[in-house]
Amino acid sequence: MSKIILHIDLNTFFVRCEEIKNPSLIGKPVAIGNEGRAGIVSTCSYEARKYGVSSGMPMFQAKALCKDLIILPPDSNFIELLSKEFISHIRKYSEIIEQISCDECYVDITESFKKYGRNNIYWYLKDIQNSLYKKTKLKCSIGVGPTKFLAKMGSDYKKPMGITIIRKKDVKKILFPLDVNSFYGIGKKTAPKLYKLGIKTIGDLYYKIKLNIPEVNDTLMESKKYIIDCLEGRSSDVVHVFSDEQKSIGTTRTLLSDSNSRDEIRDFYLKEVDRIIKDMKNEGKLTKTIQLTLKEASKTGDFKTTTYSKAIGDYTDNETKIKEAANKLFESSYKNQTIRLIGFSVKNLINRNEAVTQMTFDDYMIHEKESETFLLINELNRKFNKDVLKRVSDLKKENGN
DNA sequence: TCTGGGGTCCTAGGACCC
DNA sequence: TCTGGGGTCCTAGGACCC
Repeated sequence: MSKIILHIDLNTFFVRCEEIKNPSLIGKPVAIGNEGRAGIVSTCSYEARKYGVSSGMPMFQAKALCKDLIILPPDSNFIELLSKEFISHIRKYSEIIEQISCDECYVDITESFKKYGRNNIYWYLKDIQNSLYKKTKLKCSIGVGPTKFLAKMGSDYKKPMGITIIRKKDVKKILFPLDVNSFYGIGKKTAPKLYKLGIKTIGDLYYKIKLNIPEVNDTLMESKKYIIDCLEGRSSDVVHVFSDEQKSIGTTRTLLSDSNSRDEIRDFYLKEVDRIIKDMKNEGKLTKTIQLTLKEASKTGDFKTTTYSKAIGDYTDNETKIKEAANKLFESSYKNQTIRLIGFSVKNLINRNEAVTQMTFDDYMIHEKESETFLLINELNRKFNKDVLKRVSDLKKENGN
């Protein structure tokens, strides 16, 4: 018995957040993103898309395409707020939700749809869509299928406010005609290679893999089986309720201008280090590995990015220790190149409360110094010591010395 | 003047341990 | 003199997604 998996995707979510705050923006070309030297379009309204503006496009290009473009920075607080409302609304329909990002999630409605007691799933989904809109003014597209992959492809198929059902038997009709680059997992590196092999559509991809052509095998390597499984409806249908723990926290920032001043770059970097350590502490995490990212400036536009990582011993959130390691890593990695962007991240994270036994004694002491547990233990120790001393002196008395 | 910033997952070689 | 093989960690790089 196959499951019923949904993928729900909020349409132009960041733009929608602005429209909700300020309805006069509705119907106008709006792009969300920063206008700085390296700003790009994060997302844009459908009106802006009519001019050729698209996500990922440099802001200067977007402005050139649409001179009336309204550019707004993302309002992260409001985005977070609405994202929470989105998820809590969906939770009314099923508790089995896997949040993928602020604006999309997978939902397993196999059981809850049974309870709904009607046969036509379309109306059930329409109800989710309409009620979400009524409650939050957010628009979404919903994809439905027996696997997460098919649901995801479905939500992408029709926007905005689309509902697309892709059962195994619908794959040929719905997905096969699509461009191969719309296959979730095939991006801008692999797609051109496939085009060269005469593979234009997802259907081409399926049949050429089945024909076992050596060139296709070489290009796709181990992904072949995964692709076939996806298209034959055998890929994962497990919606992970307990979203896996975060694996890394990091940042990368473009310098105000390209620089080869060691001091200037270091200062910029150490500020990022501070911020990430703070974020990490707020999240209650400890790290074991730090990473430095350097992007070299380039006149031709093919920026070279290099990462340097370093294990720093035991899991820790000790600021001094991490900062020292971060500084050391910078000094050993930076070779006076001209730098465009620099980043810092902490990886190999674990939760502090799960980690007490894995912390070194020093870390533990630093962390516990002000905590109630520490004070309590101290108090007990004092009492214990007093008791011990008393017992010792009693014994001495008993033995006559 | 001009191409972000947050992530995840996978691979692969070398070191090291048993 | 012969020179294994499994497991794990560390590090770097790459592809992809939103």
